Order: sequence, then structure tokens, then C-alpha cells
Amino acid sequence: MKKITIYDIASETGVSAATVSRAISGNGYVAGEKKERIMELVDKYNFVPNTFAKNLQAGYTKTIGFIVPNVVNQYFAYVYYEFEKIASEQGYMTILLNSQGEHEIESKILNNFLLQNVDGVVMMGGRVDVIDVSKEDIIEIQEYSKKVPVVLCGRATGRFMSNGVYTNDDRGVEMLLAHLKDRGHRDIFFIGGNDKFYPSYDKKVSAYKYGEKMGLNVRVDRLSEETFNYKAGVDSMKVLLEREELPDAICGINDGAAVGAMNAAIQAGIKVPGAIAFAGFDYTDACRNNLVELTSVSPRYEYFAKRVFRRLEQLIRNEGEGGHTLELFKPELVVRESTLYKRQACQEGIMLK
Amino acid sequence: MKKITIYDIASETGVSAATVSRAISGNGYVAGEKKERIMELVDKYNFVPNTFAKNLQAGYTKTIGFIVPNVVNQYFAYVYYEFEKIASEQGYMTILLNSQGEHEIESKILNNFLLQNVDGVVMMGGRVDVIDVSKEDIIEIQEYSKKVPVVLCGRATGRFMSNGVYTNDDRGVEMLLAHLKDRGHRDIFFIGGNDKFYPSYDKKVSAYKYGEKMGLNVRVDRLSEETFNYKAGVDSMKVLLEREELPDAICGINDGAAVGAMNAAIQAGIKVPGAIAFAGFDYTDACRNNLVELTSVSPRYEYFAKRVFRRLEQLIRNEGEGGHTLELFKPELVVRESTLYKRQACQEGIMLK
DNA sequence: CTGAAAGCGCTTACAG
DNA sequence: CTGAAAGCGCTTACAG
Repeated sequence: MKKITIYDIASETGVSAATVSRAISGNGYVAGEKKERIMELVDKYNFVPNTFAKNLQAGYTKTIGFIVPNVVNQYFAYVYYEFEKIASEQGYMTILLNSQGEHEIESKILNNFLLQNVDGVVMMGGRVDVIDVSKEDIIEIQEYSKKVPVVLCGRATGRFMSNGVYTNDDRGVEMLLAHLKDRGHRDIFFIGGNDKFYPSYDKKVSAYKYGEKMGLNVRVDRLSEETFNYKAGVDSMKVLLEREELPDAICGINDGAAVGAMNAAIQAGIKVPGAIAFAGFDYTDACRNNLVELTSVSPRYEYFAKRVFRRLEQLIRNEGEGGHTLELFKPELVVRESTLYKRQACQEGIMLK
Repeated sequence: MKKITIYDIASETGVSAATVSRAISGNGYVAGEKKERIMELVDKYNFVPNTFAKNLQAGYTKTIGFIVPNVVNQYFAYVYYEFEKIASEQGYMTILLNSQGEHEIESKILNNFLLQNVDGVVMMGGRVDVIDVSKEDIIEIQEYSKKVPVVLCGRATGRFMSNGVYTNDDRGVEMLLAHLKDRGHRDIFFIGGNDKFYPSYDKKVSAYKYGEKMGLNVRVDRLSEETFNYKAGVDSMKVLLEREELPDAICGINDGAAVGAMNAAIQAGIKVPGAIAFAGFDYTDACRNNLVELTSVSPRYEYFAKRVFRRLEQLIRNEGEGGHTLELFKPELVVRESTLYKRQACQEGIMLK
């Protein structure tokens, strides 16, 4: 089964390859009657022009490489989903690869993207977020960013001399604390995460900063070996339950941790919503699929993904400012049942609208 | 900034382009000293051979197109994650696109994959699972499967004259019912899903079949406008709670529905685990991230993905049997807390190990 | 071990 | 409106 080419169509129609090319691509004029005959054959043979030959001319691939630690994590799945949607609309295909957050795998993927001649690369997680990156990991990205347009989804991207687009976590924490304060909460406990990753560390710093500013009693203590998952929340809550006094509100480093803590509290017989407020970050499905719906800081996935795409396309087109830029955008606080009670009202058992 | 080519390297080294090609690709002999000088320049210029020119020769892309309705759904995320892992190991890149289950989007994606010259295509969800597909949708896949190797992840793939690799849901239902019977349950209720999709419809048929075979009182009734999510479970449970008598066990069409039902039961003050057993399908994180861990039928993602990849590669290499094949494989029952009690023991309030 | 040359399949000024 | 021809950047028999 021989591959059909533009030449086969040309000879069968009795025209030149150039004319066939024009007829198919729509660039240039072709007599109506000739065009019809050509298109008939295209249909008959299911002819599809060879992209390589095409790209060899064009010099671009309309392909974007996308790295996440793991799509199974819904945070990354949402960002990718939205990104793919806008990229597809703009005629780009997206290659999604999972790095498992491992720097060697990242390197391998980056290299493969290069060999694949992707037009641009988006990278999330892994070394992008690691506070204590090695010199080599930094240099690799610096060099890489010279070869192909790169957008890193993270806050600390200046060190890579690359471009960053990310949620303004500082604002997110501020909004959440303001909301909790408004509900009358004073003792606020942050659980989950660790100090190795910026998204986690930054929230801690912001929590203390705004806690002080707002006159709240904020405490950040991970309380578990686990870090970014449900179990981290369960473990942490169990530790807290041992203590003489419980906080007014508990914030998880992400929704998973928050829901874990909330469920552990429920299991211990604590009235939720009510006796303790709970909140998380990321606004994943975990917020909804639970006994009590969780208040969460949403990165606004669609908007996020669009900003990433827009920046990447600028770079691909060589538009916009050169050098490396960092764009941070404000997240959105989604208030749900878990923080519906006012501290006061809660003590009296009254639920607010 | 001009693109470096093999010719630039050649002239700067004073050798022919052919020699540079040999040095870089490793095909053919090159004098050690020349090779060194060439590789130095490759390093200096960060030279990466143009894949199009390469592929134009080779005739393949080492690229696979993968369609899912939505990666945000963890079932698909797990399959993709495992597939990408094995595909990457074998030197393939995977393009992941979301169809939202819409047939027009599927068509568009399929066409783009063709233009992209992918070596093969994997398709999940959408029309693959729809019982009442249109003639056109069927023909499209039939024709498509002639142009490029395709593996459909579904049970009813014969109609597409294509290749199928899928979980044996019939066995899954059988295993689950056998387990529930073993625990002493007789009245078993299946909730969620609908009759439009095979994975849902098949489970219903199997449930009745094995129910009868095992002497169980099986009932399948979706009880909700919602179908495959948490809310379907919550709604269904609320309906059941209105009835005079509750079943011994409730099975959700997937984990989400099962957890929704379980949570609604807990909220209504029913003792879980204990008074009612709960189970789901897919073994997603929802099974673990909950007050009570859920028993679930796992598709064994890694194995699943490997079978899909293996079959696709056979097709790409033109190995294995021609014609269209359907491979079904046995899932695995993962037993957890939610079905730990025996019916009898539960009535007496004793938990079993 | 190495170079000249043809070829992969398309596109696009150029000249009519 | 159309054809001949060069070119995109690489690879690979072929002949030394």
C-alpha cells in the first residue's frame, strides 16, 4: 500500500504538482474545473499532505510541549484541560508529559521536546517550584530558554532567566484570611505542605504577614509527614484533636488536606460546618464531593491557562517584551458551606445565609 | 538569528554534510578526530537536527494521538498517565486532546491527528461508548481505521471495524456481587449511570444476570437526573432513604456516585460502614479520600494502559493479526472498609477483620 | 572512513 | 491561471 503523494494526484489529473498543491492548500489560483477533479482524487485516495514536508518549508510545528508532575493530580489536570482547549482553538497540538516532579525526567522530556521541534514549552511543578534547586538545574533551564520559548508556571522564575505566569498566592492568602476574619475567626491554623516548595512556603510567609496585619492569631504547622494530600489533613487534624484548645479555622495547603482535616474532625464528632471553619486552595472537585462543601481559593483555571497560552504565543511570535517576565494574577475566593458560620453565630448554633 | 543546519557545521569543520549527519546520528563510520570537532560545534551552537527533514525520510513520527472526553476525570487521567509512561519509555510522544465527549470535536481531533501524521491513535469515551451511534459516526471511524492504526478503549468496537482493548466489566460486576454475597448481602441496589453508554448499560445487564445466578435480589435504578458523578449518588440515596426498606448494599456506577450515596447515608445518620455496604467502580482517589474507604473494582490502570500500547504498537508495526480484534481483560476487586461488615455481624454491631 | 548526489513530499517565487 | 525549478534539512545507497 503505497503512500499517495501530490505527484500521484498530479499525474492522474494531468496537471503539475504545483497546481495540486495550490488546489489543496488554497494558496494561489486554480481553474474551477481542474480544482474539482483534483479534489475528487483527494477524496478518493483519502489524501493527506505530509506534514513534515510542509513543516520543513514552514519552519514551525504548531506543537507545544507541556510538562506536569502528574495529570492525575486534578490541579494540573484542570490547567492542562483549559490550556489544551485554547491551544487547540488556535491550531496548536499539545504534547502532555508527566515528569513525576523528578528533575532527571524533566531533563529528558525537555530534550525530547527539542528533538520534536515543538514551538514552545510550558512547564509546571518539579524544579520550577523547588526552593533549593541545584545550580545545574537552573542553568539547564536558562540555556533551554534561549533555544525555545518557555513559560514556567511558578512564582520564582526569575532565577531561571525565563518567563513565569502564576497565581498570586500572596493575594490568595490575604483574601482567605480577610474572609475568615470577617466571619469572626481569630485563631487560624494552616496545615499540610512543607518548606521545600515555593507554593507551600510562600503561603506560610503570607499567612504570617497578613495574620499580623489583620490582628489574627495565625499559626502554620504542617503536623504530618504527608504533605499535599488528604492524609496530610487527616493526620494533622488528629494531632490538633489531642490539644487542649482547637483553632477557629483550619486552612489546608490544598483542598485535599483541608477535606482530610474536615473529615477527621467530623469523625471526631465536631460539628462541621460550625464549630471549626475549613478552607483549602485550588478549588478542585474535592471541594464539592464531600459531606460539607469546602471554601477554597481558585486559581481560575480558564483565565490562568489563557494567560499562559497568550504569553507563550507572544514568545513564539517574538512579540512583546524580551527578557524574562513574571506575570502574577489574582485568584478568586470561592465561599462555600465550610466557612459559612460566623464564629459567634456558630457558638449559638445559628447558620447564616 | 539564523537556524543552524548540518551544512553550517559541515563547512565550519571542513567536511561534507553527509559526514556531519553520520557523526550526529551515529549511523556509519566517522574518524574519531573529525567526530570530535563536529560534536564540539554541535555543542557550541546547541544544534538540534530538524525533525521534519528527518521524519520526511523516516516516514514515521513516533507520535501518538490520544483522545479522552476530559482529563479532569480521574479515570481518564490514570489511563493516560500510565499510557504516557510506557509510550515515553518506548520513544513515543503522546498528544492528549479532550473531546468533551462531543462527536464533532472528536471528528476534528481525528482529522488533526491525521494532518499531524501521528503513527497511531487511542480513543476513549464519546462515541466509542455510545450505544445509539449514528451511521456517520460509525463510518467515520471505519474509514479512519484504514488510514491509521487505531485502538478504541471500549467493549463495543466491532461495529467500528476497529480494535478494542477494554476492561471486562461483566467480570467486574460478577466479582463484586460474589464478594457482597460472601458478606451475606442479598438486597443489592445499583445507582447512577444511564442506558445510553455501554459501560453503564453493560453493568446493568451483568448485575441482573449474576444476581439471578447467585440468588441475589438485585435492582438497578438510576434514581437521579445526574449520571456519573457524586451528585448522582447523593440524589439517589436521598430517594432510597424515603423508602420503607433500605438495601443491604449499594453499588455506584463509579466511585463518585458510590461515595455520594455513602456520604448521604452517613449524613442521614446511618451507620457506615455497617448498616449498608457501599462499593463503586474505577478505583480512583475518591475511594481513599473519604470518611470511609470505598471498595471498588479497579481496571488496573498500568496493565490496561500497557495492553492498549502493546496493541497499538503491533498495529503500527503491522505485526499481529489483521482485521479488528477485541481484547477484554479482568479487572481487580479492591476490598476496603465500606464492605467490611458481614450483614449478620453488622446487625450485631461487630466489625470483622 | 568520506563525498557527491539523489531523494523524502511539499511550497513558492518566477516566468509565462 | 499554470508549469518548471529550486529549496526546506536531513539521510543513505553508491562509489571510491
